[in-house]
Amino acid sequence: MATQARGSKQRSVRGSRTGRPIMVLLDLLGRRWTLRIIWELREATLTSRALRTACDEASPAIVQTRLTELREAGFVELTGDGYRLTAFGRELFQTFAPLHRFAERWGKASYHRVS
Amino acid sequence: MATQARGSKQRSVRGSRTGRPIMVLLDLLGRRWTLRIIWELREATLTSRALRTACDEASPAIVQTRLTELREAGFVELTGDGYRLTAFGRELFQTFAPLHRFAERWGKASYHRVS
DNA sequence: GTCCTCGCTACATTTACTGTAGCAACACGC
DNA sequence: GCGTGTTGCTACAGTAAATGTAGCGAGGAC
Repeated sequence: MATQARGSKQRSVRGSRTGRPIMVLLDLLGRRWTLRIIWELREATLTSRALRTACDEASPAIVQTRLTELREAGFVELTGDGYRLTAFGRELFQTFAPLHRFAERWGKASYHRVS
Repeated sequence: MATQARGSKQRSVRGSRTGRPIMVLLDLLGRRWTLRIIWELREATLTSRALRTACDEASPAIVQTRLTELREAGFVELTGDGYRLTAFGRELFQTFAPLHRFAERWGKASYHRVS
């Protein structure tokens, strides 16, 4: 037990007591690794381990937690080949895909003395 | 001291040891309240307290931390009237603005038994 | 002066995440 | 059958981040 354990409990999500979808979504996406996972799955089906590797060797516990959340939300599904985005998930990715080009411009223009 | 205090230290950001702008950005946005704050500032200048209220009375400590990060990243600025998005910040918001309509559809279609 | 709001901080408690280890289940041969 | 390697997934101690409450100094109104 655990696959479902985390699911049914506190589904009212953190910063979104209103229940408005946009708030629920912003909250969901504002969790560590969520955006990154969607990003890494953008055009590949990855096994859980490949996904971990893609995500800078993130802890399996958290990757698993995020995957469960994303599956419950209907953005990700597990197939025989590994995890991949659902139609909804791909659509979600599309909505922030322009972020990539923005990030490039931002990285050049602004800040970034990273360390 | 403090306004800058948190700044210079561990600027190498969590899930982004690569330094690629997109990763840095995904990591920055993947922190609690970051997306929400940008969202709430999307078309209003808010004082720190108004912002807190808008964000479900989030803790001032974390709002302040996020604001500092967002200011360092060049997405938010503090004016006489309060906090507001910079040109860069507005641009960033634009890139995920479609999220709103997506969220509505998602909220209807998928999951959401929130409790 | 008092009163109120501003941006911002301190600190103890709670929650989330990390890192390492390891599970059962299934497939490879052999 | 055996061991070896993969899969998805879990346990748990340690650490880092977020919450909630309180309160600071500075400025404006009265």
